[in-house]
Amino acid sequence: MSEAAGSRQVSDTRDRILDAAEALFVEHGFEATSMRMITGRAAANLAAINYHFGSKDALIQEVFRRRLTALNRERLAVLDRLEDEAAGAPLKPSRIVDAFFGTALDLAADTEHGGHVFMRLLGRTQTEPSAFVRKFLAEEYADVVERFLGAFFRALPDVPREEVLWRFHFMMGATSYSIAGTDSLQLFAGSFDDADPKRLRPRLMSFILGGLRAPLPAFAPRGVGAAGSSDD
Amino acid sequence: MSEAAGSRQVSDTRDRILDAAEALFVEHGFEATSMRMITGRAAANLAAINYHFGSKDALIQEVFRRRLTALNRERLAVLDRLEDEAAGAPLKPSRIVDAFFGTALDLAADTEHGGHVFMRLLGRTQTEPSAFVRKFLAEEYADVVERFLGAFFRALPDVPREEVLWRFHFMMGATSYSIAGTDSLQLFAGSFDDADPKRLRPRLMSFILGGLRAPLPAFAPRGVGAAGSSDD
DNA sequence: GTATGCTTCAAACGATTGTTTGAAATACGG
DNA sequence: CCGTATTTCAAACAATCGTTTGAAGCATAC
Repeated sequence: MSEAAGSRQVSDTRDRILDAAEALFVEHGFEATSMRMITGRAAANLAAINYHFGSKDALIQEVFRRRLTALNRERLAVLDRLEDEAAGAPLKPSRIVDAFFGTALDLAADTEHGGHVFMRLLGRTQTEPSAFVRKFLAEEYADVVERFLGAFFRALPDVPREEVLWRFHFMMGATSYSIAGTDSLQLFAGSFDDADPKRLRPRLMSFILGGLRAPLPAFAPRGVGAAGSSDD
Repeated sequence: MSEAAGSRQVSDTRDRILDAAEALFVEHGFEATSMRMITGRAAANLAAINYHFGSKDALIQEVFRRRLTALNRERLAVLDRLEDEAAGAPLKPSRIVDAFFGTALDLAADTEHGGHVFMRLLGRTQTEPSAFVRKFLAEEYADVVERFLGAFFRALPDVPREEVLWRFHFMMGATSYSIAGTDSLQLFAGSFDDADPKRLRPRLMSFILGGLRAPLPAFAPRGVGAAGSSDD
């Protein structure tokens, strides 16, 4: 269905470069990955990157774009479907969380088409400061974040928006870190033999849902807050 | 009390280089920060880095070491005090969480002595792949992580250790991300005017405690799990 | 005052960086 | 089969990288 449609073969070299760059960026980062390393791994000529993409920075953007737009499109599609089914009623927070982070975890569990590699790159880059990458990611995320924040606001009308914002932030942190760090920073040596991505999903979901539903911090105006004691 | 004790002045240049490097690493990352940028900002000669530290990699390690050992020492001191007070009884999980992440947040809130800058660097580097930095951090964290994991295991005897391990991982992710990303990746444009670090602490604590206390994921053997429904 | 050890300095080192060039090779439409 | 794009190639470009060098500066001790 995908490889038989070609009216023209859009340069196999281009895709090989993207795959090689993706993998090397995960291993060494952007700056530490040279164009010679990429073209070497892709079995392409050094000049091929500038020919196909224009510059190294443009290549970096394309590495993100080709997968991130697909991921965010799926996120929006799932959210659309949820809102259709709800027919105007506010969504359950757990459904919204699943639509946003579950899709990411599914992609992270895909080891066949390189989704795993990419998600590790994305998770790591989320906290990366490089100016133009930051700007690019912000643009790429803008629509999706706006939609999901709106859904959260409607689903949690009693929680101050600022609080929802922060908790969304925290959820992104836990997710990014667990995807990016699964086998990079081995702080807990020898204990992650059970790093099966299929098991990561329910584990992380329990955690971030627990965080989302936690009683509000003391200084905030009370609104939700199920459990009382903040001292155990 | 600190500047008057000097039996010998240990080269003011050395500290200026460390401060400059710390700040530049946060802004641009390790690879993208050149030695000329560092010495330029520190008002030092280019050769000063190799003279005082030996190499750029050694400088990077020293930037982490001088603050991280202090942080981890304080973490262990707080934990020691808690265990002394408990006199053999298991600690409250919230106390352990506070001993580990609260100390980090306090350092992140310190804008006077550069703790804020450093914690942003640390949070970002936690997911950084560079081989020797990873190895260095793993060694630097080994003792502290072992102690705190042991404390968690004793405090949560009914929770499978593997589950505790993962949730510690998730807590680190949420913390690192919220510290490093507060003003770097602005996914939620214009909404973080209230990025007061003093308010970050109770917010984050509520979240990660909620995650730690969340009901265990479905596949895991039941053990704790306060709230029942995993579907709202 | 002279000698000694630590620090700073300008200059240069070879290596590697991203990018450009112009010709050779290949594929495609007539 | 020819002519025209498209893609690949080896080679070189200037710029910047981390590091080294040897002399100059400077303090302290004899």
